[in-house]
Amino acid sequence: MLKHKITLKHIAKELDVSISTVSKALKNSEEISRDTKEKVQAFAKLYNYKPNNIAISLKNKRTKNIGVIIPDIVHHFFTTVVRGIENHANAKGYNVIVCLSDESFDKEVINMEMLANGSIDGFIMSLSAGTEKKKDFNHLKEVTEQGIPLVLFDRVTDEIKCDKVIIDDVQAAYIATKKLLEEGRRKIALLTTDNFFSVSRNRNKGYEKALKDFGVPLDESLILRLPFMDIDETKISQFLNAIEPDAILSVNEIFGIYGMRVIQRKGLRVPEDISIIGFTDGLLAKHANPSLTSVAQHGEKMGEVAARMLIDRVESEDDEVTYSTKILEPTLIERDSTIN
Amino acid sequence: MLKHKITLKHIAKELDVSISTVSKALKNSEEISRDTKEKVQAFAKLYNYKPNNIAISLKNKRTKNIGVIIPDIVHHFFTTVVRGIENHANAKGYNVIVCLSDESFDKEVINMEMLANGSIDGFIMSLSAGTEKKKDFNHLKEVTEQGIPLVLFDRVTDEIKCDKVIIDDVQAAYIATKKLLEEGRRKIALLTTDNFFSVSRNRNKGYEKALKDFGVPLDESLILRLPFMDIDETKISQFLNAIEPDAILSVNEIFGIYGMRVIQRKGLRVPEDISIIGFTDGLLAKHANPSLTSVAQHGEKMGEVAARMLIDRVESEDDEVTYSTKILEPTLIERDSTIN
DNA sequence: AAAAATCACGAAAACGGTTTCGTGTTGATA
DNA sequence: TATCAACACGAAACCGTTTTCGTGATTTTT
Repeated sequence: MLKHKITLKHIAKELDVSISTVSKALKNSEEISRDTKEKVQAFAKLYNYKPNNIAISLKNKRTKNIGVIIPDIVHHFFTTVVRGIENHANAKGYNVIVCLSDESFDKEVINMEMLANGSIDGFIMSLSAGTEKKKDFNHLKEVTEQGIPLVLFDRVTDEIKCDKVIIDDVQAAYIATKKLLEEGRRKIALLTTDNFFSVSRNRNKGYEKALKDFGVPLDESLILRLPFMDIDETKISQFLNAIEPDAILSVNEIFGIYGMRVIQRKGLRVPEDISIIGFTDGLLAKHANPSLTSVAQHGEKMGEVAARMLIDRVESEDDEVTYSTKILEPTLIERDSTIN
Repeated sequence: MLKHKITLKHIAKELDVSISTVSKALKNSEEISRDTKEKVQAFAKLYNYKPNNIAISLKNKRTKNIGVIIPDIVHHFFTTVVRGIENHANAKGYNVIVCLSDESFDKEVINMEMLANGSIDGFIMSLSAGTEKKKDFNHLKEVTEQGIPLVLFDRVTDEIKCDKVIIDDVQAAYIATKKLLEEGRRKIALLTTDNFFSVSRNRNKGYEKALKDFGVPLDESLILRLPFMDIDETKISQFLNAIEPDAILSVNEIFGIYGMRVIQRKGLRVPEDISIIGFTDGLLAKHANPSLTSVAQHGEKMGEVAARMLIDRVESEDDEVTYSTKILEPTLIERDSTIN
């Protein structure tokens, strides 16, 4: 009952020709006579012959697989990026191997090594928290030195020379802060994460820059830095109760949602009393009550761009050594947690 | 600068031994003398030799890759399943190739065919809406007839003989409905999707069964069937305004959230006036206001179980023809949209 | 000292393709 | 009729491993 996969060898034996003839016939080679070609092709179709991908990969030294390593998959932003990557990769005939680093340096290294030994033609990845903290990028260096193309997105590092795609996080925080300032807000709390994330640092910069441009002095006591894992709502609550801001900028979605809750429990109204803006335009922001004004990071677009950059490099003959960094423009999605 | 990947052949030439000797030495074969083994192993370590996965795959006819085809990745449930699969697969040394069918029959077929030609050792998948609608499962049949192991999860079909893992959707809807009935609710609206989904049919069954057990007559006008794509809030609004239920059971998370919104806009209180229960215990449910009581589908667990079933089958010598269906118990997560 | 056993290694086939380079057969040309 | 293309196909190498089998050299046994 078990139909065994048919190979060139089987066809060759059955039709009493050589393997080379079969191979050429299936590729419609000029070398082969019409008769033989038709015979072979008919037979192949009948038995539903499909070449073995592994054999082809071994021969071509090309797998048509791209490796994607992300910190977490249960996360709206990364999920949209994967979708973008898939879209473009599939259209180009590539498969996507997804690995999760789980924010761990070790897992990131293990996954890279697993894939680097021939399984994939190139990597697309976003650094794990562990890696950003440890600042150890040797695994990336090794991979690029082996000539395996690498595209970093969102959580990137200057230490590695490769293609990158990011959003302009400084600008993103800038436009968000500016929006709040233009509403007349002056006591803008910043809910951010530990500083080892490149994105957080940049967002903090944008926040400071906007304040400066509006002549509002930077008040460090308005900034709350939280570990980005296991979020602690009580800390946010204490902080907000203590400083009594008139606006909140959160570097992610979840802190923003928690902030909104805390505010509402205090009996204050959003956005009448306090405006709130978050990052990452995900489901929570869209369905919060009131819906949360957010900075969209265009994850799907980012994934598409990353995939395009990677595949272009994989398929380009000459290995240029000029890498580029594509910077996507952030967009402010205005909803009901700010005043229009 | 570009360090080319080192192969057995290189080592053999450099050390002036044969390829076979190198291969055996690296595997610590008894056949090889201590001297030679040490020499080879030292050299291999020095040049960081790692065997080529593709070559090994070709030889072993085992790729250590598993193919996962899901309808959508920007979806909390599927995302948790993928995480569960990854966890177990990685622990077992397998990589996960994720493909998105995008709810389309055609894409599902294309993806399966791409992967079926040697790229993977087995499939884990959940049927696309298109496939469930079309009821065409030939691509699955072909794959299983070729002897490629297949595990179906959540959206499954009786047409295909293979391993499956699902939650007991009848039971899930039953306990949810029972909870509402026990609160004294009698006019329970059911927000569901088109009937072609196996899960929806089962959830509807559970709803009806609970009503029957409590002696509440089934009222078809309390059931709203919506296309599960592009959700239409106004339809939900009209429906709820028309029937004025005292409770809502939604077969997914999003309908539940929309229902809550509609209710709240009418000035009714949740759960005092109307109780609501949803399916899929995702972020929205957890962060809704009030938080939404939900039936947890245990996606991560489901992924783990599916991966375990698949890998067990891949690695088992004898190809038994007895398939099993694992049924996971649903859990009701009681939150603030119902009365405790 | 001859026979047997052990040791340490290499040759070669195999996995399933692609591709280069012959080569025997035809038909056309001189 | 001898020469030469063109034609249609096959042999073999190759991609990077693993693994079986064979073999020359040494050591052990009788």
